[in-house]
Amino acid sequence: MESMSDDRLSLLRRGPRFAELGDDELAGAHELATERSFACRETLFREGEEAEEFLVVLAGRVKLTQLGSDGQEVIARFLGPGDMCAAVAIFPGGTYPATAEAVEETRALGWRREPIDALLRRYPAFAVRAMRVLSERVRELQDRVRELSTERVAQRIARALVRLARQVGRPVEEGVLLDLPLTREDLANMTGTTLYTVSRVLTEWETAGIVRTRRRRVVIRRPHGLVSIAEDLPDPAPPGQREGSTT
Amino acid sequence: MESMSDDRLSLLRRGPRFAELGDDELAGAHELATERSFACRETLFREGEEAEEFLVVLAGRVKLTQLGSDGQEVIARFLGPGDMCAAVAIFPGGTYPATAEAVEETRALGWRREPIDALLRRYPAFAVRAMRVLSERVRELQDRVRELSTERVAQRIARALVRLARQVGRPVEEGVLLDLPLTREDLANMTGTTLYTVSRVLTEWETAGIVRTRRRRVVIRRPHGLVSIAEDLPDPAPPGQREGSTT
DNA sequence: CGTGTGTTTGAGGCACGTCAAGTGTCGTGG
DNA sequence: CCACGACACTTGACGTGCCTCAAACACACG
Repeated sequence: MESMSDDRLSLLRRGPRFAELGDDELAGAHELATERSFACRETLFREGEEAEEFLVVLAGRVKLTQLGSDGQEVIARFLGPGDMCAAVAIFPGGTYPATAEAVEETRALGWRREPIDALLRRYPAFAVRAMRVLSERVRELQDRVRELSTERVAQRIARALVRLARQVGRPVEEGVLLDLPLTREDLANMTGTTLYTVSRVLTEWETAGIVRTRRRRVVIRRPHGLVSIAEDLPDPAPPGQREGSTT
Repeated sequence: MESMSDDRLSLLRRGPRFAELGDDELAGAHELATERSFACRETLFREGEEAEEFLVVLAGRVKLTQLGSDGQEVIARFLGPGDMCAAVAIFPGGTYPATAEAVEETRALGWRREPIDALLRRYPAFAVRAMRVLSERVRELQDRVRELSTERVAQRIARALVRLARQVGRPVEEGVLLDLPLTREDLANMTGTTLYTVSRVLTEWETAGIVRTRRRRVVIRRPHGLVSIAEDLPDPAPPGQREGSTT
């Protein structure tokens, strides 16, 4: 019991989200939570259901999706250890705005409405921290809206990859591995395009040496190349490649 | 001085944002604020500047915009009385995520970081209320992302109009007037398209009797028609129109 | 009464979606 | 351990929704 507590506490602390909370806040918080486990492909909750629990991921990865009017799925974002979701559960009558599905074996901490409400009112720092996280999310979403409104598909895919690299990138010798199972369709659903277009763009980048892909895996070999595409800059000469056909 | 206080207090209370706060919270809050006035077309703050004040609009309308990479503007949303913005000002080092420009004569209340921080920690209800507003904004933005990802231009324009009707719609005899100056370009910047396409769509709807437009003004004559387009439903027969060519 | 800002309309092109086939790869059960 | 089936991915051909550019019009304001 004790060791499990410590385990969860340190996991919570390791995540970026709760680093600023004091020990007592954290202990108070985690005491009121219940831990849940989910198998790969299991859904944590569904869009539209009444929101019961506010969740913080301890381990694993979760895909948050919404359903488009004609049935296609739109990926809101991926969650990893330390990420929170379902903030609406704090308010009575709220419904989950998205569906959450584990894409790996996943563990999470859940708080029901009353405890989390008590927590927020008892530890203002907790609420302020949550506000900060929400503000960041608002900013991210506004960025995404801007991108979808003004940028071409290739730029958006590049941005999605860069974002994923920051979030779940793991350095490997070849470059940066995106450490989650990621299909072309996932990428399409993140950027508002189709899996066909994503496929074409990725093979193009593959021949340019920018990425290396295998089934459900992406390795970014030249991050800067992606950034250039995202920012619509002239292509920086990749190391060891000959150029000379611009005219 | 007293009457001015009362004036602002009641204005604050009238807005949907602060209705849940108690009297002392509200009084405490408004005491720490400073009032500002802005002429039409004056900018309250610019994207990227260091965020100095958290703002609540008392009267008038404000356009929140972001700049796309190649200079075109994307409209995040419009603010009316009771709406808040620049929540980032609460956190040290934050920068405004958008540019705010008054599109009418506007008055607003502003709080600097220290007072608002004190307020949040002193009145947890204030923070919880702010969280709720932020959660709603997150939901709205996710909806917009979904729309931009999956829907055609006409649907998105219809949705934008429906949304505006809810927010700033004023019943007039002809239908519902959108009570703010709104150009085709504004609508384009709200929906990720061009003013040309918006113009074409609107003239089509005008001949169908769904809207009536004048320069910078839009009146929605058949709200249900717009909703049908937004939801991609079969066109409901408008009152007094003949049909019979479906096969 | 002009000048600017908002708006309409047309012609043309392209980026991307759509549909159709096909290849490779993983996991599973015999 | 192999064979099958499902899933992930590729590639081509084709269509089209919307952007782009150019021109002219109309209303509002000084």
